[in-house]
Amino acid sequence: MKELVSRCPIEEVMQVLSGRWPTLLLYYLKDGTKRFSDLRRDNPTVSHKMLTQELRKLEKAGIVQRTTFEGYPLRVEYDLTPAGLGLVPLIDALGDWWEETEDARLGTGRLIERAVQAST
Amino acid sequence: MKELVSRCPIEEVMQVLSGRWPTLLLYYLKDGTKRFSDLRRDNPTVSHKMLTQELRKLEKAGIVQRTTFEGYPLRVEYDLTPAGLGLVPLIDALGDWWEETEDARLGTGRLIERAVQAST
DNA sequence: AGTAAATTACGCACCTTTTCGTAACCAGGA
DNA sequence: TCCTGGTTACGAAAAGGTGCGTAATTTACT
Repeated sequence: MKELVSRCPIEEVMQVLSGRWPTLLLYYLKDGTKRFSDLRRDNPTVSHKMLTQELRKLEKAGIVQRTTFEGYPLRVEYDLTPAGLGLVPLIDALGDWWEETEDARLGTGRLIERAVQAST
Repeated sequence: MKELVSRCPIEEVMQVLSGRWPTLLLYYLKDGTKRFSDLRRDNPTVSHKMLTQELRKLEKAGIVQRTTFEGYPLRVEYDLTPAGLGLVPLIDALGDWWEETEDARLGTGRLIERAVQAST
């Protein structure tokens, strides 16, 4: 999803939040400052390439704050920005919706044969 | 994003909503019933294949209702399920958040050099 | 004292996997 | 034969994983 096909804000947010990692990172970061290596430990299946790439995407979007410290070994800290913090409850709401509607979504509806009508 | 790495509902929703089309389709469908060809017209950049694929994904997730009518020419209608309708305001909220926080996200924060401290 | 190794957060190149568009084909009744 | 909605095969392009290189300092060993 490189380019946008509409100029609506929703497509823009989704461009940033799409994929496996953005929301997961949001969740690890909402508990406070994390270093790069912390995030890798938290989720052992991210490759370092993906992790840097996604963190930079979130940073560019203003959701994540990246702070580097001089000295060695290198140290870089990641936090949510205030805006990023405000995003958390919205993502939570999506998760809640998913759980709450599980029965409705996967319930009887799937099994019922849809009305088959003659087109007039 | 074929497989899930966590069992959290958020990753599950994002698996369904990720990408360019799911939220766009949600938006075209929230105005009421649409046929396959309507949706293609609404968004001329979706390929035939992508459209069916995404619609089926949404159908499987219980967000979209697919109804076929017998008679010719063939007719298939797509609607949001009640659950799908409930999703719309949540996506709206994301879009609003994106717009509202634009200044905060892209504002001065980006330009400020971060604190650079000597590691003790 | 002097050398070697480890440390952290990456960037880069290479290669595999996944995704997506194109295009052709299908069904089945008017 | 045309229409709509859909499937399939193929190939190109994009996404993503692996491993190597690197910085400058500390620690570890001899």
